[in-house]
Amino acid sequence: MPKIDAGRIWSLNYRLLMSVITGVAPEITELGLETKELFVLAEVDAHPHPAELAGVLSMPKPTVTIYVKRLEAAGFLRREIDGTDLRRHRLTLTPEGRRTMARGLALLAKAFGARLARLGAAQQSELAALLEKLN
Amino acid sequence: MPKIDAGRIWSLNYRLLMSVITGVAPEITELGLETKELFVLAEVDAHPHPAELAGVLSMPKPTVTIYVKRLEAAGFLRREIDGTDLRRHRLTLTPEGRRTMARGLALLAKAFGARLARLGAAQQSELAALLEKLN
DNA sequence: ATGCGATAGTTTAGTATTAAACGAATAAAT
DNA sequence: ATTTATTCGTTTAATACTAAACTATCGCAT
Repeated sequence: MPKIDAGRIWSLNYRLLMSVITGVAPEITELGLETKELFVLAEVDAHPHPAELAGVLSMPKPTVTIYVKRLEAAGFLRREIDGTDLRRHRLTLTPEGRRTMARGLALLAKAFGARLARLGAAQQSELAALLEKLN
Repeated sequence: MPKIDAGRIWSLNYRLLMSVITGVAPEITELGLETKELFVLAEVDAHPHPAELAGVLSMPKPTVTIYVKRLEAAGFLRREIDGTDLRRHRLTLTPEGRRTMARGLALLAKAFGARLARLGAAQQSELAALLEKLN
């Protein structure tokens, strides 16, 4: 079994992601949302309740509250009380929210894709499969 | 050739890193520093000047100023003016700073290693190689 | 050698984020 | 049915972070 330095892998990965996100941030801002708001938007379909979003995105609940309010004010999502549990709010993307989300993710994919291009197609598949397992 | 979705790879990766960092944050805090301060500490050897640190870590210069001041106050690093360029500050880890950094990185490596354990040894090497190429 | 643009690090002032505590609703146990 | 514990989303109060502007120094061109 080869000696893998988990700390090193982590650090490489962290710097990679941060430099990508820093690079696209200005373009994403032009869409009318912040990068972290985009992350929220991107998870609404899979996790329509704020508490779930907080868990999945590793962010505190008050932070989600704020982002959701801003996204609602911007017309990107709607908020309604869940009939089956009056504590919960069910979130749904508006058509414009969906469109903006797609644009934002495309910008991200483009920027990250530029890095990914250093790998061959087979290697990209391999990476995707490995990360899939780790999640 | 499969169609690779760069946005999806990015998102998987981002969530993985965030959940790992959120998980170890409490333990790192017990060492007397915050996670981002640990990142700074970990790069001081390779990048002894604040401006370089800001670039490598994708954080604004004022943020580095604050972290460096805190790390200095905590006794983890020393700051001296660079004789060859009076604008620059050369940073050096104190023995305690080095020890604390090692402990913090070990915590991180352990937490990430727990995820990595889902992969076989060969796959871990493969992941390391792929990320290495991306940096 | 002097001016001028660029760079290093900091300060200031404002925004972003979060921890702690809250009210409302649910769930579980009796 | 009532108590007790838990969860949901929010508010409040405080801290963390950053953009813009500043000082000091450098480097290069004239």
